[in-house]
Amino acid sequence: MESRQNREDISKPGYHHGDLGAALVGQVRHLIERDGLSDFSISEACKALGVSTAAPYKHFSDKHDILRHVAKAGFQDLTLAMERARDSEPDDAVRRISEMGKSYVAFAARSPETFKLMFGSKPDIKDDEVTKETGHRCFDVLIVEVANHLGTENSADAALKLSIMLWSFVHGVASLKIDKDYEAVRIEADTNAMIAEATRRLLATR
Amino acid sequence: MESRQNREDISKPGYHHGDLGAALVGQVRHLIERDGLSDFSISEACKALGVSTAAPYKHFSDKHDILRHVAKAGFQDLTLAMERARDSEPDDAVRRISEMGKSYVAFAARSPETFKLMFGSKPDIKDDEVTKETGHRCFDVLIVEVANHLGTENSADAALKLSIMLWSFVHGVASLKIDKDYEAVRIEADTNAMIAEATRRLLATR
DNA sequence: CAGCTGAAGTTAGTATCGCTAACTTTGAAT
DNA sequence: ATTCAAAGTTAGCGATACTAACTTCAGCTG
Repeated sequence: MESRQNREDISKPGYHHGDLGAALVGQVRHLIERDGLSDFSISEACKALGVSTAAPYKHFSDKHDILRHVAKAGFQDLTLAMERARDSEPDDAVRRISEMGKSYVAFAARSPETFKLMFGSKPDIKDDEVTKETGHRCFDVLIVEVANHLGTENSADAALKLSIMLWSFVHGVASLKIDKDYEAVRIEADTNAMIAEATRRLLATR
Repeated sequence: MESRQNREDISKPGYHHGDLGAALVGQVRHLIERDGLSDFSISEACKALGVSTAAPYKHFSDKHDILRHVAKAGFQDLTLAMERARDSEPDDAVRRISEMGKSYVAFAARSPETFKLMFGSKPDIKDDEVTKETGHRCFDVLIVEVANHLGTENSADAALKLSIMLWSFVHGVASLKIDKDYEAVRIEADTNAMIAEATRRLLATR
């Protein structure tokens, strides 16, 4: 049996935390969303976890390293959400793509600061093998569906180009939405309807 | 004659700076682009201007206030660039819109950190009358062209919806480009070609 | 032209934060 | 039972945003 506790438990009693690394990533993710990517501090995360401000450096090289792990978790969540969206709409490829777009924006709306961290930070935040691979998988999900929709007579290059366009559009919607830029111009945008419409137009076979 | 210098000159000699407010905004804008929105410091801007770190607070309430002014200048530049793009293509409305999109992305590529500041910060960064008005003018330039293209038989609502879509797309391209997210998925995107193509598709009258 | 005043500087100091160094505790392997 | 490395701790450094209290100086006024 374990002499301490299950290494996953209520985690309070002793000198050692149990799994401070994972706990920190979770707490930082929470604080990022609460205070903003530029205003949160790891000191506060330490306070919340009842640990000294020097403790994190036994698990991570620096603040950036922690954020790298938060970004990784974010990419995993996003990819999962995209795959679920794809699977939820078995009949029509255009609608599948549309739903994937909506779930991309939904993720951004749910975790805006994590989203900004993932896509808006310097490239070294994505400098992790698992992260890169997850990112590629996420984008591939889209390409496959677009190629699927175009049919075999079209080149893979066409599918790639359309995928980039769709991604760009959906990413713009997500960004403008979470940064309240639509509101800044006094617009209320029905993003789901927009995505459905734009997907149709961009994928239209004239 | 002026007892000091022309209040716009080489600006070194005396106790008083000349126009520290404007100089700071310019220097901060430069440092933001050099070091990144999250890494620059106003202390360094002070050093560069040969002034104590307390001096800025005679002109601005806090760091955020300086950034607000940088954002304002950015919006003015962007709006100017958009208007120039519109005027450069007198014949075809679709091409005019296309060119405006390209100049939006070109601005982002030229001043990525300023662009992030303008659109990616909390709304209070745009909390300035001139900024808001400039922003509206910038978006109106687009709406007018879209309405122009659609013709009078179409509702203004259709023009608005299409404008939002076009903006969203172009904003996504700009964001993904300056954050090197295309490269992260091993894509080299010809953004100008993409914009032309997507503009055509989104504006297509089926 | 002497003197006053207020705007725009200064120095000095505080609190917070990221991070390091050197020491301590503790669980687990030998 | 002893040892030892992992994972904590305290103490302290340097940078930063910002404040308070003092100083300089340009321009107005009697």
